[in-house]
Amino acid sequence: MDGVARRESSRSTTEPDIRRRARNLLVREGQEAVTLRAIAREMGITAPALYRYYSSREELLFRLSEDVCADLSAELTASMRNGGSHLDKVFAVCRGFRRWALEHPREFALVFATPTGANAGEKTAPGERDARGHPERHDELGRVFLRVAGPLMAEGVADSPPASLPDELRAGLADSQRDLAESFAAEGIEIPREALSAEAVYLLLRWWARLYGQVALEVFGQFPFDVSEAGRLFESMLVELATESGLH
Amino acid sequence: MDGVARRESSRSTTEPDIRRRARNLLVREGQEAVTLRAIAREMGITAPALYRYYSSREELLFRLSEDVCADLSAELTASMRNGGSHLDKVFAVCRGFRRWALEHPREFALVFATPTGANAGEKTAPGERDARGHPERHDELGRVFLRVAGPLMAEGVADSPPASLPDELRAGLADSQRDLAESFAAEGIEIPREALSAEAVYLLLRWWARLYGQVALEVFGQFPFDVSEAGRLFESMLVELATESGLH
DNA sequence: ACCTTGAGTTAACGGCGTTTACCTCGCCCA
DNA sequence: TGGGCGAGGTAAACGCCGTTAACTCAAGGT
Repeated sequence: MDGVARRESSRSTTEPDIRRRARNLLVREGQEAVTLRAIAREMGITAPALYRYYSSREELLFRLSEDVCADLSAELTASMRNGGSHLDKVFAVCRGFRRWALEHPREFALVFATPTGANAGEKTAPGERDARGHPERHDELGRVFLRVAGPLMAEGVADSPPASLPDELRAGLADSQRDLAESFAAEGIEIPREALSAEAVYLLLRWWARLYGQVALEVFGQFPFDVSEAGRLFESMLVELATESGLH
Repeated sequence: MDGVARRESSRSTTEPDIRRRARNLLVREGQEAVTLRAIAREMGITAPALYRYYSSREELLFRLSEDVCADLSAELTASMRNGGSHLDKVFAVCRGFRRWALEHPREFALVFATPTGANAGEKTAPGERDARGHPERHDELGRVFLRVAGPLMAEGVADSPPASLPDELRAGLADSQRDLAESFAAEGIEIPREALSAEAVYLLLRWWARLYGQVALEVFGQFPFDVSEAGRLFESMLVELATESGLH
């Protein structure tokens, strides 16, 4: 409104402010309430001013989802800190992910259940191209998972059931093995070569699929009957997964 | 426009027409493109006329999601028809669900990944109250799953690993057992009483959690690295699940 | 002193959901 | 025969929305 008071607070303070307000709207009222006009209104500014910072609402939402990922990463990293064995850390990260998702369902929906890439149709995201979700978009979040997955793979591959990997898959997983090896290398995480077996990759995929799946199920309320027992069900899944992975 | 030509096509033909157009928009351009004005435009009608049929856009979307469920149910029922053993049918339904979801990502997102009930905030859905997803909203879809799950439970419980059910869960699953028993009774599906054990309920939950989870993962493109192998991964999950369920 | 630049403004366009008031048929009943 | 009436449509308007274009105006460098 004033214009003078605003001027001295330059880009470096205004831009985080925008994100903060946008984030609040997202948390309180969901993605579709994150409106340029609403943000501007809360800041005592007019909507077109926001175009000095973002080229479109879509880009703002994209940046917002990056912020969300960063926060989630920090939270997961923190939750991983105290825990003796590798398995403890893995469990901590999984539980942290579930807790965060249940506490922030709208952020979860934005980041993990917004049709993206091929399935979304239309053009690619503003940041880069965006074929798959993980590495481009989540980035440091991916790093967190890698950091916890590395030791898991190193340890877990030791005595996982040998028959667990169907033959057709072993060949197809080769690309993923290479991708994963590169990611580990890029993060400076050292993994013994034999730990990057197709079995280990398969293991990792199962962890993520079940973790994501159960959490999404819960967040979107798609459990059949009631499920006050969702928490215990989740714990049971973790134990199962650990057992199947040959972890103790 | 005319008003006379339209009159003779009464409610019984106009209303399905609305749904058809809405459905087309949903499929082609996604949920947010399902606009009262766009539908009206395609029908050569003005937007307020649609309020003779639905009290709000939200209600229209709700009805639409019911239609989607009905179609999915029909498709799954059909895919189940030819298949000898119970396991064959279960596999057929699971594969059918995955195929449908990948072919209709926007419908999937509307029905299975729209934050609903407690997590959505605000008021309840227009149809009824809507605490949990399955029975109220999906209804006949629930029936399809029940029909395929019944024999599975009857057969599968025979020799599932005895230690698979954590003790804390057995108690908590009692409510779900009762719910499930009622649902089976309501559908006229006869299930031996011992097949409705806590173990069997736990089994069922795991099937649904992994099926939903893996499909959602794929639809939303949240697989890490590439995953051209998603199909084989899915098959592998089915086999795993069947083995764990003691099915042959 | 002057000009550039960047953060913000106002005004406007078109699209959206929704409400209100109105019209206008076809139908049933006195 | 005619008059009410309700169902299905209309036009106009309100207040949102994203986005664009043309502007203001202070800060800062030359």
